[in-house]
Amino acid sequence: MSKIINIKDVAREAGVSIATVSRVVNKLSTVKRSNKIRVERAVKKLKFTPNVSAQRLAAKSNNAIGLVIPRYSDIFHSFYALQILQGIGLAVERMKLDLLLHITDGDSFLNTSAVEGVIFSDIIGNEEQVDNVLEKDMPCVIMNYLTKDLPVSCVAIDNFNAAAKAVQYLIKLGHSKIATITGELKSQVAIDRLDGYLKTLEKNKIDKKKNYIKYGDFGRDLAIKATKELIDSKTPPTAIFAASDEMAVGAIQVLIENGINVPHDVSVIGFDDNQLALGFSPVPLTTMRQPLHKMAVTATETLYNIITKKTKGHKRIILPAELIERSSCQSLT
Amino acid sequence: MSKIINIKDVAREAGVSIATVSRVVNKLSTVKRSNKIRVERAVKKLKFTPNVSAQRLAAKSNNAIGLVIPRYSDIFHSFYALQILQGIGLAVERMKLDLLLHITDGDSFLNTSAVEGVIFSDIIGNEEQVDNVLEKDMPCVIMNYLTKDLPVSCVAIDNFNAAAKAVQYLIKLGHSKIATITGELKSQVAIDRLDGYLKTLEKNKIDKKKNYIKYGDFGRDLAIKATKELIDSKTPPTAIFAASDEMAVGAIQVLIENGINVPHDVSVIGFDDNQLALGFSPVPLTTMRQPLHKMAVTATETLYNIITKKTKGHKRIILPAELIERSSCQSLT
DNA sequence: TTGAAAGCGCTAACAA
DNA sequence: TTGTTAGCGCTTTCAA
Repeated sequence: MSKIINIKDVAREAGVSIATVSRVVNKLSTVKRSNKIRVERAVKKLKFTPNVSAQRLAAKSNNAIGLVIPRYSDIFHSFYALQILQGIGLAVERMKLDLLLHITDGDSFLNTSAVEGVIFSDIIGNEEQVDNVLEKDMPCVIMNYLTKDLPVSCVAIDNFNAAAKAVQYLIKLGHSKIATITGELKSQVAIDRLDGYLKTLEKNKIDKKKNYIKYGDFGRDLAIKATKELIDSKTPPTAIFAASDEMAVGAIQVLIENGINVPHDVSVIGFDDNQLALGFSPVPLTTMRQPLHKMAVTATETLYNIITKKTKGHKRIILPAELIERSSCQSLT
Repeated sequence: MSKIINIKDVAREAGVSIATVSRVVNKLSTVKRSNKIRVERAVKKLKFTPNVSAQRLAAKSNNAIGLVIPRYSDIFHSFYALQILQGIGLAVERMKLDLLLHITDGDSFLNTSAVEGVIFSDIIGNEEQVDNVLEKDMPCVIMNYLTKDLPVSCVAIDNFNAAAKAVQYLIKLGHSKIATITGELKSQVAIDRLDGYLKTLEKNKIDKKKNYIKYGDFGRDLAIKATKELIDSKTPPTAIFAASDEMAVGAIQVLIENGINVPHDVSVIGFDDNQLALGFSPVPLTTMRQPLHKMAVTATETLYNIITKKTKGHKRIILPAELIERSSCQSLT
């Protein structure tokens, strides 16, 4: 690494003090124009980049945030993780923050002294780490999980209302024989979606039939099995609300294989607007789009506001999902 | 952030000097057992975590590496990016390195003073940044791109031989009417795979038919179009080598829709072993598995060796892909 | 085996 | 508007 040039070198080259160089570098306006230009020229000439460690140490602020991601491997979370990553990556760049990524099974901890705050892309498997961060009074926001008990900021999708909206849409189309394939019910997300389904049927005085509720895990396999069962039942549903697009696509494939037309015979609505799954759908999928990108950006901004003290206490932000009408649903004729 | 305790606090608590605390923290063996224990107890009691910025500044090494990822959104790269991320995330954890993530369109630069080396997950769109890093003599490794002209380490998949192996496999099954659907030929990856296909036909003295070469872009849409053309030609192929699993799955779907049995009538082999696409395949897909995870780990280790001077100069590491036989290929009967 | 002390490169009072 | 200087928290000589 040739010769690392530092602020002194620049000061010498520009013929000013290091304080002036520091001021120019940090864009403090109290520098005479001519000096500013001299410094800038020297910086360019010497290719000076400030040593962040020194900056952080001196300024007692390190301008970096951490992102903790569980090491998932399943498809649903692949899409999720990627969207989150892109959103946060973008936000972080705009805010001139460094992003320290920590992918973990919950066994290892993020180096908290290297960051000013941390975002948990999910709480699952990281409860201990969240406690750890909270204990240090370190700014923190949790994504996609609404804690009741922890004094911490959260940003999440409104899964309950989104599911309700999806089911209401099906009802509006004239359906009443509406089945659902749930997500992994260990996750709050899946519970909320099932809840939205249930409450909406109730609200519309539609009988909740036990065998219209099939338990899935966001993935295709269980969805395929569930759909087969649905088809084989005495009173097959005319509409299916799947808690993920992947499951919706799986369901549609089974339906079609069995000579059942989508949406003519059965309407199917998904959840996520998962580009990864969408492409494989034989019929353009109607779905509830999650504002994943927005959630990521919001989380980053929220964290930033906490760090910079613009926000006191903690916030819970709930983002609405949006109905994307394509052609896998149709009114009952 | 309550009261941040530092090395002095620990020294006072343990009744030793800060130098001794530092030694214990850094596991230097020149500390008397009893003192070591006292320090460790103090560290635990006060929940001391060293300030990384200070460590880095003092030790002139920051124990962090950067990862630059282009902001892709297409599916092929989603899978790719995720695998890379997981692999590097794991490796980095094992090596006790911090990972600074920088997602970019090529417009913004990674903060190089915060890291000791950088990995480029792909060179596309980041040529300028690579130059920048190289200019500073900063350790660097590029993934999945073999530069001829840059003095830099690379880790890549052996796309040429992998493609050759795939085609050879088809030939061994008795096929000679073998078509290919290429990837986006702007990428070296796609070119190498096409090349492997071509050279293998040549080697086996099989005529290369122009209309057996269909130009795709790794994505489904073009693959679907290509497959339709293939079906409609006067002499439809009996086997298709697709440069990505996504395209292979698209091809199989078209084939089946047209009443063509896979693998009975037409064999299809993919590339990637992309879990995201595999699930949607009507027939378990035979494919060339890329050791993406291994590539990521290797890249990290290679970078680490350069940083720690274990490796001089630059290396080019080429990883073999592996044939995964499932049931989308069958011998010609 | 230990401690004192000199930096690491920078920021931010403070004084000029 | 500028420069001087005292740290930031740690590592690492050097001497004891």
